Amino acid sequence: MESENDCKAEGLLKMLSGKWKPQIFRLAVNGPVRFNSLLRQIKGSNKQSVAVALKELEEQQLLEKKVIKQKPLHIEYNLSEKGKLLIPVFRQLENLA
Amino acid sequence: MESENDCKAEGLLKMLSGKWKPQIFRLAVNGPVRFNSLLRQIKGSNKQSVAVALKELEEQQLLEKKVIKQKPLHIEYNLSEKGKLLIPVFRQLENLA
DNA sequence: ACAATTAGTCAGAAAAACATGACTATCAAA
DNA sequence: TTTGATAGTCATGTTTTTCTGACTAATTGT
Repeated sequence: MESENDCKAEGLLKMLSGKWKPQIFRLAVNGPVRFNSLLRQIKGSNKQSVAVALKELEEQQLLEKKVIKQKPLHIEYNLSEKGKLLIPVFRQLENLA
Repeated sequence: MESENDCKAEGLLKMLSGKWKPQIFRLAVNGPVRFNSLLRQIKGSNKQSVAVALKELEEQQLLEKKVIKQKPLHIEYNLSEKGKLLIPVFRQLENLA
């Protein structure tokens, strides 16, 4: 009962705003992503920024962090259910561009 | 032939990112918007930021600036054709939120 | 044993975005 | 004629975002 000129789209837009988030999100659509791998794939990016982006995407619950206790012990980030809901919008954006 | 990891959605996302752009865009969907009117409608906003947002939305060709030479001589900003293409995506975003 | 890879953190600097208050200039209404 | 509305600009300052380089710490490959 407090916001009157609420722009519902705004929140989602903000979640995907930031210099590296769209690219991270797009890569995550095609399967689990990993920290160092992202650093290599996204040219021009840097540790700090990717780390922060991943943390925020996780907080916003678009990505889920998973520690893989298997063979070469590592961490991967997967699109959450909420994240998957954004895929169609993302695709639509891609088709428009 | 130069970008390999291009994220097509990125550009559009960037166009709608910024503190006031989503709200301005949403208001523009419902008809022409005007500078002072936006300042009144969008609480917390300020001249400078709204002016910059309008200028950028215009540069990005999502809005078109029109000088109304009629009766009380003023300026209005309308959604361009390109801007209208974004409406469905925007709505989808709203429905998800 | 030594080097590389993984996945980060931390402090500090630089750059970009946003806000404030003062100011301009035209037009219309009281 | 003075006030209020229109639509801004400009200089400055604050805040937020992003980048850089050094560092940690566990694991894996040579």
